Amino acid sequence: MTTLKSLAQYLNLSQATVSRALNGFPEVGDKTRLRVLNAASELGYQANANARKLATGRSRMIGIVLHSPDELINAPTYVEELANISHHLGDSDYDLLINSARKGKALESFKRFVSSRAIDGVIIKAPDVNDERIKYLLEQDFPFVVHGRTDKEVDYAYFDIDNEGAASQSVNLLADLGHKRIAMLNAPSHFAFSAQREEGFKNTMKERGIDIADSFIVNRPMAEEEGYKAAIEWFKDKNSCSDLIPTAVVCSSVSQAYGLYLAAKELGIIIGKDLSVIAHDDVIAHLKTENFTPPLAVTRSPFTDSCKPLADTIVAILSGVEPKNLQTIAPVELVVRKSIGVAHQEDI
Amino acid sequence: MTTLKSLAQYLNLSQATVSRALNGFPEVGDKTRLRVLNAASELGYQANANARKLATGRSRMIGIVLHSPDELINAPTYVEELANISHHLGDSDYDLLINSARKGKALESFKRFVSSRAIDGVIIKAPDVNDERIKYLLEQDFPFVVHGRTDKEVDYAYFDIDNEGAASQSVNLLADLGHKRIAMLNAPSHFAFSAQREEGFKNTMKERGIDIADSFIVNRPMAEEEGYKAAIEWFKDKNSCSDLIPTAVVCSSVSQAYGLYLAAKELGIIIGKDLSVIAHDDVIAHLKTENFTPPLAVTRSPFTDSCKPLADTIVAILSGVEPKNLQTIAPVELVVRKSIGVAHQEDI
DNA sequence: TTTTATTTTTAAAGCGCTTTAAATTTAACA
DNA sequence: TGTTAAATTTAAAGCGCTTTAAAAATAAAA
Repeated sequence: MTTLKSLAQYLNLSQATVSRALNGFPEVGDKTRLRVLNAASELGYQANANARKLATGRSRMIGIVLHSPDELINAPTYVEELANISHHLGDSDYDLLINSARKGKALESFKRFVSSRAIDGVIIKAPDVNDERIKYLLEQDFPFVVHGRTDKEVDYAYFDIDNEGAASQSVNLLADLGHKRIAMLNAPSHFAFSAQREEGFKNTMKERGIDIADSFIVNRPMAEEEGYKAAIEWFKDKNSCSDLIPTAVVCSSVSQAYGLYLAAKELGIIIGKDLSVIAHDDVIAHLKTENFTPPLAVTRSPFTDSCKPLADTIVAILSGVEPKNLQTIAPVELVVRKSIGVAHQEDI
Repeated sequence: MTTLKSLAQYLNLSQATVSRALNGFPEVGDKTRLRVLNAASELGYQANANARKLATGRSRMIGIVLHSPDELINAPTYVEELANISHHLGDSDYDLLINSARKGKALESFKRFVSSRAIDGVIIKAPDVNDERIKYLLEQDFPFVVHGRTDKEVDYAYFDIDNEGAASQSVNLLADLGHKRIAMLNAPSHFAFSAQREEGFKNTMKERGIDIADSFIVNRPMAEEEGYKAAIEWFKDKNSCSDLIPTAVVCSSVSQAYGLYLAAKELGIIIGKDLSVIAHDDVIAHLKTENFTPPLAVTRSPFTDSCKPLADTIVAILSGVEPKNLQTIAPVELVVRKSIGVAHQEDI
């Protein structure tokens, strides 16, 4: 094991000089630097990361917390994101350290994760409306960036999409087509983005003068089965022509919409005609909305678009930029496809 | 910032005693331990991970290398896996450190990753037939476990599935149904698992006395588009009744099979009747083979089944178990579904 | 009570690097 | 050539913890 010390001895130089030469400090003579570099590669010297971390007080690692596996229903979205984030961090010489929330004691393990100084900063995903982790980070003055945000106006750095706008655009589109019985198949309500979408939904419905039946807003995990179940619930009496049967549904995720498609097929409901469906699409590789039958209308904002901004943001914070100046809200694109149609009076 | 030193001063004890008390060493008096524990939580003491890492020489982190994002076509498979591995490692107090391969210099960055001593062990995925990383690790005597294996007989620890058997079972099933023109839509040939599957395929075809046309074995990335393109290639002259048009295809991945389905639909080929399809299924959450139309026959071995074994294996190695004694080959289950039918002479 | 064995605590070294402050060498100028 | 300034190099401290070897305190045995 070649250490700095042994390398220095070998070169008859002090550790200080060798360290500086290796790290590109300017005050090292050219010949000396060359000698050092050569000897280093000759002896296969590789600095001990842990020693460096201790000495510098920085670990060059960014943390990210994953929910416990059983909550990872929505997981596939993550992979590419993790890989991308890790890749972008790599560009600034940071690695990504994954911490798995321990079931039940997620917060506790998060706190340990943060305050062990193993990481220089942390990326928080899918915050809750009232996120304890964020409170803690703020309290500890620990560098972080959030993918999403807990509230409209906050002081920390975040990258979010225009959730309110997404819901709003969806409602407007449907209302323009004459729909009055518009339901929302939303994500669990503890998520901040879920609340934002619901707000956008409600506000716009109000603006358009449309009432919302109580049963029209449901909060469900973002999984196929859940979309299926919610649809069955809504359409179980589909021939009774009730006011409680939606003619259009705004879904929070493509998975839910897919479940809804399955249910519709089973029930003989024709999507795009009997029922209009629009979903928010994070654009994950393996569930392409354009390939749905019929193609699914969506509000679109690729998850992967967040990777570089998130990586860049946490790096910026660590190099001294004020978090308040690092807030981005990415727009959402409305993509109209065949799953949407005009509302018929006689239908359903 | 409470450090061990300040905590010791506060308690009028030596750092050694406090350290031992905190880490559960037996030689600490009961009253002393209690005092220490109380003071620690009172002052919110949290050991500095980097200092500990340096002092102990172990980092309690396991590394994993992701391919660069543009190679991550098959990515969604990973997420759940990462989360699960990370979770299982957590049970033994290890974290998971992700290193993103830098495009072009993957090997070099891998070597740095390993020899920086930032991690105690590493998990290698999808090895190549001739994997340079594994060579390096062996050379350096660095702890690792492989998901997959480079060859039938190796000395290192691995968790693999029976790839040969998977291909073999598929071929036997198709041959039993009278198929003679069986094609293989395999993964890129540099992957070890790809080679293993091809071997199983060829051997079994030979055993069954079936010839393989050159054009029947193709190697493509495991993506939808690639399955689509390969299918188009095979079936472009589907009405010419050539010997070069397969009646059955064994796919290496569900994504490829999905692309093949799309192509078949476009070309008016009825799967399960005109063409039999079977694929290997890693069982990823968002591409359920039972929901294909028709349901896709598969050889099945869930990716997520590998997580606990992989985590446990690397932990075992780090606690002294011989790698050679840590080799697992998981069986593959054959699931027959409607995408498979008997071969008709007149068809296609 | 003294001695010996046992339990508990401490002092100090060391993990391998960075970095400050001081020392040395080299270059520039008078 | 003697000074002063600038460029290089070094000695040494320190990052915050673990761990070895020695010391001190307590308990057991004589």
